[in-house]
Amino acid sequence: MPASAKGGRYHHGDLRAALVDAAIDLIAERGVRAFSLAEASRRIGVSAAAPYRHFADRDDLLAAVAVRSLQVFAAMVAAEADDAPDPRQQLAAMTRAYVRFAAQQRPLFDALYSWGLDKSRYPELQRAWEPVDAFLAVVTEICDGDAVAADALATALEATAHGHAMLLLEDEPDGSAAA
Amino acid sequence: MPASAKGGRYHHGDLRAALVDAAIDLIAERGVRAFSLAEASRRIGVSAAAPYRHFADRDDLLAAVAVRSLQVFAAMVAAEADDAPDPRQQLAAMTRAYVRFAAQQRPLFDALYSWGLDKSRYPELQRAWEPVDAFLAVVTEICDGDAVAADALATALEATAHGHAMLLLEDEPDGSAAA
DNA sequence: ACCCTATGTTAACGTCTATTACATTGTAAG
DNA sequence: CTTACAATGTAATAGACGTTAACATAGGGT
Repeated sequence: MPASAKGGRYHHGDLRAALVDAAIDLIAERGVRAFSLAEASRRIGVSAAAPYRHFADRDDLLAAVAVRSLQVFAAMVAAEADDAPDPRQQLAAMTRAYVRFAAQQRPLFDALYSWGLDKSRYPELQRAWEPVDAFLAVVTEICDGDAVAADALATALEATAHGHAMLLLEDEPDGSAAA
Repeated sequence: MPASAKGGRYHHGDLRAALVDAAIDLIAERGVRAFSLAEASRRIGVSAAAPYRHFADRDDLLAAVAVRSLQVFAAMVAAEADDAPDPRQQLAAMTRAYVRFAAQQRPLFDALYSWGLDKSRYPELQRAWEPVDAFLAVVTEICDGDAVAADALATALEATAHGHAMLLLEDEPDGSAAA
């Protein structure tokens, strides 16, 4: 009978989304390393076994967080790129967005690169990358047909943006920037 | 009386180094996420409490692995840079070494960037970075006095190298390349 | 009204980190 | 040589976590 003392509803309503939210909060506060399914459940007010109705295991929840991250990321890139008049400036805007995302949404950024998730095991995650990759189509436009040059430019760009982002974050303990 | 059945020596001799070795092996095999002090101890043949005579906690051992990684890294950079005749080619050689280290010694490379260790809490780790940073002094030589330009170039270089390394490793599950 | 499925709960197991009290060894001073 | 001490290892234990299994409840469709 004691559901959780409070509102007391036996069913949560949307536990899956609540878990992803709680995970992001916890990770932002204390880093991924300290994150536990148990504490997320506790904070929401459900039992430790409840998450397993929605996620296969702990990593599966982290993958869901990564998917959420990619949505935010894609939105930031889109917002920044929409104002740019020509492809070159679009590319510059997207690069800015990349670094800004890393700085402003660090826990989400870490979700994409620092958790070592086996992407091949999470089709959702793989699909979530597509809209981001699509933005790089701008590169081929700039290189106007030369596929080799386009690939080289895309690689160099992403490498530079990513490298700068990492340098920017380096030395910051872990749970620093949020919201 | 049963020390560990085998050679039966109660004292190991150099447990600290053995633990670091075992940690590197285990991490190479199954990734950091799967690494545990308990299994490392088991593999060496000591009790689970033994590591605590040499390391404050799990992270402390991981920091020791990171220090070891930096030594290997510095050696690779030095080996590659020594053949270069002038500062510009030295810089190019160092950049190559950076990416090569990431590719050939992935678990060690991850130790430096993907474990989220709080560097400020590990003075040894901080000191271990110094020889690596020292190589970047070449940059100031190239820029010949212009401190601002030197800083900009160094940042751009490291960013590019690091970014390329990350791109190279991306999508590889985790326990792939070893020794 | 009734059953079925989705979603939670409790209880349990095994593993992990970490601490505490105790055992063993090497070593150095008397 | 022996005796005391510091270093190093063990066993036992506590508490957290991940995960599973068996059971409970809510809500929707027939």
